[in-house]
Amino acid sequence: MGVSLKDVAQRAGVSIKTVSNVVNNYQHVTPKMRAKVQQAIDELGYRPNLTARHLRKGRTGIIALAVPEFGNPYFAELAGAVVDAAARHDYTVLVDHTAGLREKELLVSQGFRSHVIDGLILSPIHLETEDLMAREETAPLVLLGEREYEAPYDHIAIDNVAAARTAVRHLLDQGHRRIAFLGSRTGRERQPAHLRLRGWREELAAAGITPDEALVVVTDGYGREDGAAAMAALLDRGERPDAVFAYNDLIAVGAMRTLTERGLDIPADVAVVGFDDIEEGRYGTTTLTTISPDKEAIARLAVDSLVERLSGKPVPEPRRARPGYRLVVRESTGPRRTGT
Amino acid sequence: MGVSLKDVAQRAGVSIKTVSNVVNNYQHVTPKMRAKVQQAIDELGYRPNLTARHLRKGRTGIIALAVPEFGNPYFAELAGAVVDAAARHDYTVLVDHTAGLREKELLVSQGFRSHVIDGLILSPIHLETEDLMAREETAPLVLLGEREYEAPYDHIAIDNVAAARTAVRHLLDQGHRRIAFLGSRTGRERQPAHLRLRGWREELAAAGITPDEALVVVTDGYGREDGAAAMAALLDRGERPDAVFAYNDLIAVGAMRTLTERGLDIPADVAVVGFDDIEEGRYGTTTLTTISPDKEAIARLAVDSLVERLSGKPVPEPRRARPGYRLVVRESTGPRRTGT
DNA sequence: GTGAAAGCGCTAACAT
DNA sequence: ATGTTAGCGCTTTCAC
Repeated sequence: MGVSLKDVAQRAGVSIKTVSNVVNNYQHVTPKMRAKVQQAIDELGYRPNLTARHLRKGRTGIIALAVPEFGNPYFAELAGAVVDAAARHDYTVLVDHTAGLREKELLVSQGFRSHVIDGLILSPIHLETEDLMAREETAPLVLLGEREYEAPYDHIAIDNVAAARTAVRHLLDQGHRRIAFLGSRTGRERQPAHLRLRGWREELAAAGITPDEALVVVTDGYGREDGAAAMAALLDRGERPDAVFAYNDLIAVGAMRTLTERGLDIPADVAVVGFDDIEEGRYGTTTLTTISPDKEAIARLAVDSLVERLSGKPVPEPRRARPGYRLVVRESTGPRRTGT
Repeated sequence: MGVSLKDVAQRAGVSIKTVSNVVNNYQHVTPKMRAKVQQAIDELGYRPNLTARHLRKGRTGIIALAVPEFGNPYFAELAGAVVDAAARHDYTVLVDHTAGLREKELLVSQGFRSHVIDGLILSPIHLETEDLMAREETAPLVLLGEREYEAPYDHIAIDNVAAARTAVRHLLDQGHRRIAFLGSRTGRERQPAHLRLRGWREELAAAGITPDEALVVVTDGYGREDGAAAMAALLDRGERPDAVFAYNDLIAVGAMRTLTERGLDIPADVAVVGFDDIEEGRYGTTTLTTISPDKEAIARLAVDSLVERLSGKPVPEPRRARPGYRLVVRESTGPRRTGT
């Protein structure tokens, strides 16, 4: 197949070790020697075999990122940021998706393909603390996202409760009182959308409003269609909120579609706030007010944490990093802007 | 570190080869032996080291997919399909993005990290035939997308000219005559958006309309903001098309945003057709008519081609596969306003 | 400063 | 049907 160290050594008339030294930029090589070897390398078009190197060193230079769905732009955008962050540490990213299936999440966390990857960044939806505690795989794992765990792993997530409260606060400030929450999901044990729902409850309560559970809509998933269906279900059962806080932007987009179909004006009749700040929300007929997590920071923190553990340095405590976020106000809650 | 074949062999009191036989499902192993070995495997939690296997067999079971941007939902959705298609062949996908940079495309095609991957699926924007001809890397390469090459590589792409003509035909059928094209890009040598633009020209000509080059707008990129800017530029220079055919859905979405801001109604004032059928287009206030390439087919054909070449079977000719597509008519197109 | 040789975990001949 | 051994390409002692 390819050109090996041995071939280069033969060509240059030196030992393998010397070539290796040159390739790895070892300090103590005479310039003359280095030049000779480099010439042989160039002539033969030698490139180191990473597989062999990895076998020898026990690491692959690949980290895995597992997210629920690429179809969700939030994760797509996040994946891009992770790839870039990893590249800065000379790591390659292997991207996987779990389809939001607990089975798949388990498989991935248990070390599916573990010999190919040095570490894993996982954004779980259904995984429970027990699953994590039962994990036998030794490759470092960094968790991403809203779920909270009592397991000893690094966890990178914005303060979801506070962020949700910020969103609801904004709605309250605009004078809205009947604020619905779209995208609750009843998991077997806990609710994945737990924290954002809690933020909704807390902020309403803080404003002296009793959270109306009739305004909480459970969805099957976190996509546009789920948002559209949820909004339709809410309206169909006779509830007419004056504002909607959606679990994420996709649900918000779906909800807006339903509102438009029903002839309701956004934000005059119903204001909408999303979560994620996907680019899509900046371009609709009505642009979307949303919570914007700092995706670059999330990606960077996740990769940095992983790389640090990979470096072998003893990292004492599982760390909980809290990247920033901000409320981005757009047309779906503000004064509507039309060309007329 | 991990548990090796040797450890299992020792534990089970057999030779390494026997364990290897069990792991690889070799036929001639007595059930008794198999059970004994399997038990040792389970007890020790043995999992084969893929790196070592690769070093030995010369393949990794990993293929790379390089697309311009994850931020473009078309590629994100496609990536998901590729991951699934690859999984059916027991291949893992390593996803990379080129940021639409020629440098990065070159790097990837030249075998960046090539020792880790068995083959590559690349969706180039700027790469030229010469670049491909100069490629020294031997790992199989499958090309995706609109660009056409004279290089000896498999190429999977829908018939872009025909698809574009279908889109323009649709607009013509609705009575539109001043049809703009958004998203042309002047590459140094060829135009990436060449084929779709050609479809636009051909179909107009076939309808007896002289293509008005003043209605062709060059963009910097292929994103929403580029579409918004292109539409604004067109209107600002006094051109008022009655329909727009966008290079892709993102540009279409951006264009629609600008139209809305200018108080123009879609489709009454200006009809819009996109290309890609990203899910986003199905949920806007005005849903988007678009060309829908069969992404599953594209992914499947690409992976199948690659896997076939990887299998070692002599595949005679570079194949040009033409997956299907269809026109999906939604709200952004309608009959031309007859009033005024 | 450079060379020789062992070994990472696995598979594929070859032996038994 | 099962065991023995060489070697994939590299890094890493340990000599020299």
